[in-house]
Amino acid sequence: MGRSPCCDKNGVMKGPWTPEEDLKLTQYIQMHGPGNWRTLPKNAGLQRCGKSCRLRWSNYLRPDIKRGRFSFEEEESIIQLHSVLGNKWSAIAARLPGRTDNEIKNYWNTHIRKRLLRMGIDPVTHAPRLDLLDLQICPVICPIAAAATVAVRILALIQFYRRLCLARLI
DNA sequence: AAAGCGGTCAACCGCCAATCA
DNA sequence: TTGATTGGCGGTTGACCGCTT
Repeated sequence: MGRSPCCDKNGVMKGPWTPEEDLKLTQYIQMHGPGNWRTLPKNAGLQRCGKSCRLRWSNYLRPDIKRGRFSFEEEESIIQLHSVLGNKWSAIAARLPGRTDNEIKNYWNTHIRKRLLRMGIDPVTHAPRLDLLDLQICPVICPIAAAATVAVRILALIQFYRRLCLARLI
């Protein structure tokens, strides 16, 4: 016998949450706290899996969640933390108040990862892809990055890229 | 005007570690 | 000690939207 499913699949709603469901979940948690996620849907009158409720609450409905675009400082923090922690999104989120692991993961995969690739930085190892970095490590254009160790070079490239962004050259 | 395409992001899935009985 | 249960995590999916052709 395998592990029992987290919820009875019959009669359990899936897909996007409705405003009514959001309201029910929010009101229930504000009154009782989450308690046991498995029993919460029944108690709150929701036809949802407990897992789905927990995800909806922690990723979207929690009152301390900061919505909207990531600032450049946040983006820089994510890059630096990712270079140390790797794909430990929850650990990264714990260091960015108001941001969820899901949000950071999405932002990484859709924005930062591609940006690093464009910069010639491997998004997994954070090491410069030297085969692609002829322009970036050119001593004339970026003398610090050209001379430094790998770690310092990454930081230098981030600073270099920041200046380019500020100058609207990218 | 509409079909195709790529980007975005909310939500789901499956796995694992911690906890409980 | 062990098997069941629960919560949490990272990876992936798919619906939606805007842009291009």
